Amino acid sequence: MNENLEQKKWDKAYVPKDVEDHWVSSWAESGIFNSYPNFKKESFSLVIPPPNVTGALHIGHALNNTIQDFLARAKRMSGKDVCWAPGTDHGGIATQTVMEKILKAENTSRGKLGREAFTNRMEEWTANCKKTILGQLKKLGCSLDFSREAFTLDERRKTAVFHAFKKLWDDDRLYRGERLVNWCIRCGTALSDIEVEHEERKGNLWHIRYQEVSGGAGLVVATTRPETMLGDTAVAVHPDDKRYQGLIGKKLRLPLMNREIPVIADAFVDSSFGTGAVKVTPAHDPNDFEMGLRHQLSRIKVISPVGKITEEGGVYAGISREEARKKIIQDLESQGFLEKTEPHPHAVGICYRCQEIIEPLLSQQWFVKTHDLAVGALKALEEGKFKIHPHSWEKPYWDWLSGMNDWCVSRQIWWGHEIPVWYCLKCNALSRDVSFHQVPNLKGVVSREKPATCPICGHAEFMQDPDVLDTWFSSALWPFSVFGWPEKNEDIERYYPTKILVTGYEIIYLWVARMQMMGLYLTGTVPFSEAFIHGIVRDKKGKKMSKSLGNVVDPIQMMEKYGTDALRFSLISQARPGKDIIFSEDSLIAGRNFTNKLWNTARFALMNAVNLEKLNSPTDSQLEAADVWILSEYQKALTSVRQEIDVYNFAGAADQMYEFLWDKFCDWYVELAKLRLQGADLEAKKTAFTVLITILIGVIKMLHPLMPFVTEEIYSVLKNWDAEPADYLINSRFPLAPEVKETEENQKGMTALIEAVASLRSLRSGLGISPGIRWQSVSVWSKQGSENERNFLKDYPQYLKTLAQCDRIEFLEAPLNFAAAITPHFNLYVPLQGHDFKQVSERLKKELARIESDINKLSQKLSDPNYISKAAPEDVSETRLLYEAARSKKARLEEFLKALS
RNA sequence: GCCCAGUUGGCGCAGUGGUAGCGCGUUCCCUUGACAUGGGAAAGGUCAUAGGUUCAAAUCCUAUACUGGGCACCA
Repeated sequence: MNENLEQKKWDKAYVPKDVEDHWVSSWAESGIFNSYPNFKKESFSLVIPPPNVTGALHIGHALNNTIQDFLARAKRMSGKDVCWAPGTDHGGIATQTVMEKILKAENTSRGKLGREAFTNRMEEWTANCKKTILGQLKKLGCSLDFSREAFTLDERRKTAVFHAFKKLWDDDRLYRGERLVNWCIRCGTALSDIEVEHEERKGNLWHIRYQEVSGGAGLVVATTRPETMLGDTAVAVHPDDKRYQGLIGKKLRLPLMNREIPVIADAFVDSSFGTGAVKVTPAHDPNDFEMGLRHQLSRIKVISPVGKITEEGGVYAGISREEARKKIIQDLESQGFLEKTEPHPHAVGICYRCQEIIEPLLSQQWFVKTHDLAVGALKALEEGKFKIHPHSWEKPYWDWLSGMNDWCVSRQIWWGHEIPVWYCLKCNALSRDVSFHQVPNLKGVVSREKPATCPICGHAEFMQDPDVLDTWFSSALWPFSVFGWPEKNEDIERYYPTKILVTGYEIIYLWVARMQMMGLYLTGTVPFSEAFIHGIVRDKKGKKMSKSLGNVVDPIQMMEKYGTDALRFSLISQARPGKDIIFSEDSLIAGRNFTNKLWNTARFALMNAVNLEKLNSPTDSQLEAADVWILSEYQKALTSVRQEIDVYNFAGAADQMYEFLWDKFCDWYVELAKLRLQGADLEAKKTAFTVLITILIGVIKMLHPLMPFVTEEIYSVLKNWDAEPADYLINSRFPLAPEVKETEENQKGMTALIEAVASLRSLRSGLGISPGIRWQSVSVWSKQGSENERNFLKDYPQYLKTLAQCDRIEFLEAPLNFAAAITPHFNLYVPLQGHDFKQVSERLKKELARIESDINKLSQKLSDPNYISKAAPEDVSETRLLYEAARSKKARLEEFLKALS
């Protein structure tokens, strides 16, 4: 056994644990992932989608980062100046919500702690999460430049956020105003439109009669939210609705409240829905709000930010919106106003973080004017400066940007970037206990620190805006804030704009679109020219993974069970552009097996290593058929892998690598190389080993982006043989295709050999002959036109002997009257005495049936004059060849069957 | 409601006009020194349905069904 093997204690099976731990720390210590601007190379930079600091990484993160690492390593090995910047996101509402749950379990709350103590607690806790997450990224093998670690809420990023805010303010693209916002009662904050999800819920359509003040019958309105009637200020009907013509302009008496409200005509109303009459509550419904503006209706707020009925709600004041609904229906019924109740499933808005039903509420909030920013982003897409893979996401992206509303960026939470606006208490006549979100027209000063004096009145008492910015505001700056923007530094110059963003489709609008808008606005360029959108990882049944369903998969557990490389392989080989991944543990088995196969290939190479001073490439005359064949296959594999990577088809690249290593290199080449490696001819042994080790080293480099650990481990032993040894694989070069020209004769010979071997193996199995028993001899007769193939077998009889396990090969001048195995080029005869031919003959009859149906199809095709005249000539001649081959095979099969019977 | 994607052997997926492939699983044979996380053999699909274009369709077109997703929501 080779001494390398002994030193390394190469187990028969690859054991990932120790190997991975070793390389994780070795890579970290060596600093090989760090990037230093190198203007001589082409830059390739990307920024990590920063995970939220809410806990640990899930399998989706594993997918996202494996793809990025694959790219980063592959590009670095192709000579690019790669920078992959890491970091985490403070995560605003999401993170605060998690902390609030923790506090609740401790019997306290953020209210009890107060803002400062709460924020401190958050910082302490999120620091831990950050550590966990970064540790997990390292464990996953990510070649991130950890010296650049950033956090969306650290000092450098705070500077970026302030500058962005200031510029928006100076350019008059920010405003504070009263709007109907999406309010989450549980989170106690406003949300932007895209943070609201819609979900079908069971509900009712209640029909309520509103009588005329004059005593007339009035009309019946239909509503799904009866509790909002307390705030009704009108009833609307369609202007053309004949049923209600007489009522337009009349006054109705609002039941329970006794308020007089007008009947208005508005084209928004759909006459065919419900009763055709709509109650209008401008303070609690977006459409009603719009109607209220058109008809100058007053806005009566009847639901408070905590979800209770306000003082405006008369006798219902103080009770929750749910209770109010029950009570109001009871009262309407008992007072005879409720005409009908029908079941009516409808979509309700829910908070994307806590699933609580959204309440549209009026309040003072900060908005970014998005129209111009969106136009910029649309233009970039139109001009091809920004591309999305797969392309099919471009249309939804376009549509969303085209129709977006202003972006509500203020959040009534404590965890986030504080809004850098200060209000002079004197100028604004503010007191500190004011209900801030109801106060309009505040005059503010934008400043990072508390201003010394008020520029207007010179007063020195200020109150900072109590809100924080939407977490996506800082995320939108990420591709440049990571590099220190608004500083002008070398990193920005070199690595910005970034090349590609890899992310899932669930945040195309929340994040991708906003980065494009802000990037273009603030830096004048797209922040990344391409986005690669991958799918989400689902469970075995295709369900989204979620903690509440209990179907989440912990990537770390998977890594420990099967190895990190197996997980990476499994994820990548399923990452088809635009497709979700159905995850099951079975898929990791293939990855583990593949890792092991590679491991054992290397183990085999080491066991058969030849002591060589230097690894010279063998001369053409030293190479034999198998060498030329495998070098040529290797060349093809490298080319396809490169192509697949270039079009971001990572799964395709993984397929190609798998196929080459396993189905070509191991199954055929290694078996043939054994003849020389384990033979007596030292020169031949050297040649075979040279080819073997050259390709193996190339394969290891090719596979490194996919499976960094096992390849690095193997390389650490094999690199002595590498012509261009590197300290680590990431610093080596992605292999270049060897210059080998395989002759057509050689290619055909190998194909014929493989066919012959398969055919003999099939025969062996059909006869029930144990794989351990060798044939005494195989006699080969070649059909006409197969001289090349016959000569190939003659030149390399050892190939067929070793692969088909036979001791002697004879070449016949004429066919015998029975055959044993039939291939397109040969009849192969073996001694069949003492074997049960029945099974063989059954099998061959099946084969005959198959070939007859082939012949039918082919002859039908060839007898069609249209086909002959219209199809491509190469295709026709190809078909003719197939037809001839099939006929020949049929004839030979029939002969054999006749001899058997 | 509008839009997009998908529908291929038991499961997960390749395959964009010229005789249907892969992985996992299944059945049978085999522990001969790289690997049983292995080797060999085999079974298993009229490529959702109906039309159309074409000499030729899993592949292009149309419609339908189902699944998933995006957007917008009618109170």
